[in-house]
Amino acid sequence: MDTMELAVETVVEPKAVLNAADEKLRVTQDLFIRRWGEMGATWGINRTMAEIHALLYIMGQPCCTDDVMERLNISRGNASMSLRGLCDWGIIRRLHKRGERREYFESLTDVWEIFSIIAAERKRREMDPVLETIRQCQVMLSEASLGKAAAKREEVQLTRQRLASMEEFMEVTNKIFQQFIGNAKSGLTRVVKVLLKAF
Amino acid sequence: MDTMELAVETVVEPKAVLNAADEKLRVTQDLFIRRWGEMGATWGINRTMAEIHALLYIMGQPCCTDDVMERLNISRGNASMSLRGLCDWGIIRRLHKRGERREYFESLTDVWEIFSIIAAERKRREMDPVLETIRQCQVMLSEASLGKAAAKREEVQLTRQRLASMEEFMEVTNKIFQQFIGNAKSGLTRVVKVLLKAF
DNA sequence: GGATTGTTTCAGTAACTACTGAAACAGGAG
DNA sequence: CTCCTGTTTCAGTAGTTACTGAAACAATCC
Repeated sequence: MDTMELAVETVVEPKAVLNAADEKLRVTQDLFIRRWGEMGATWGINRTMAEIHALLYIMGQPCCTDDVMERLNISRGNASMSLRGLCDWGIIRRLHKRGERREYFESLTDVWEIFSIIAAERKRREMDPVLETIRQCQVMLSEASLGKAAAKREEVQLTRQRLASMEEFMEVTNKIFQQFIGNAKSGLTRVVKVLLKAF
Repeated sequence: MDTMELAVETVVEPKAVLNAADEKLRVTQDLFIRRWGEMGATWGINRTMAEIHALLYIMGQPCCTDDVMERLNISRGNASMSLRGLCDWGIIRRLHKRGERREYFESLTDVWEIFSIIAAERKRREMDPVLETIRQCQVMLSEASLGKAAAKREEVQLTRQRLASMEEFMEVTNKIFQQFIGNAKSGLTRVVKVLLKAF
């Protein structure tokens, strides 16, 4: 115990410095991972999945299930399910190493690509159905459905108007998403430059 | 029972037509409200709060707590808490009617305004802290913190690079949000027009 | 003052989501 | 075939969030 403390305090050889650096690197990664997990949780991806992704992203090198379990202190079952989930999303990839039995996983490296995948999926899952429903509502309040007299009532007209505003909004937002999705990689930076120049 | 059925099937006076239209209007509103609630749930606002907001938006007229309770079949406590929550967000408003005891609530009517409020809040709550953390991570891996030799190691350099990509991404996204927030109301449509023309 | 009408709070509970650990499964290697 | 190494599934449970109903509170009227 004493000897260890002594070593830490007095030996200032390169090796000790590097070990200290390794420690700091690990702490930094943990900080990043934790915050990323918290953000994920408020974004519909659950905390653990987000943390695993953050881990793979920040490590930059393939990890196996046990690496993930150990680093994040989670069970084998949880790790397995979450890794599969991330593969399904398409933001990490399975990786077979030649001559190795166990499977490795690695994150996509291009941040723009990662987020464009997520954006596409969320648009599909969450925005498209709403847009669909609004259109359906408009049909239900149309002349064809209600008859001329009823459709002309102020109450109905106003409701249709409100639905229309919402529809317009969703359509515009959808287009922004589409830009986001379609121009991933380098292209998006251009989108923003255009945007910023215009105002 | 028989008489009622008879009435519905045979009386085709204006009044009956209007009642049928009322019914359809109600069904349409309910559809919209339900879908909106589902979307809210995946967006961090809970289902009930989103439903209440949808109700007030689509009704277009002030409702009191009892109206909300009755229409959505929720308890008084829930209605009270959720309405307060929506007021805190700022997307609905309390409304005192002269000479009336009870309080009414109405939704903002401008969709752009509604979403710009939500966007601003989410940016503040979810994106800003992440950006903050990434910057903190960069500091922790800087030369000043690690020493020159350690900071030069490939592993550290690569980590810093990955953090930098993420930081750039978040900054750009932040700017898009800022445009969204700053140009709410009529302005946003212009943003999109510019965006679409540029591609 | 008490009665009336409406609002807020909150303890208890229902409903749901995420996680564990163990068992079942898969596919080489000997 | 059995043994070994690694993966997937899943029943049970811990932890979390949302909701209710009742009680406390507030404001106005008589």
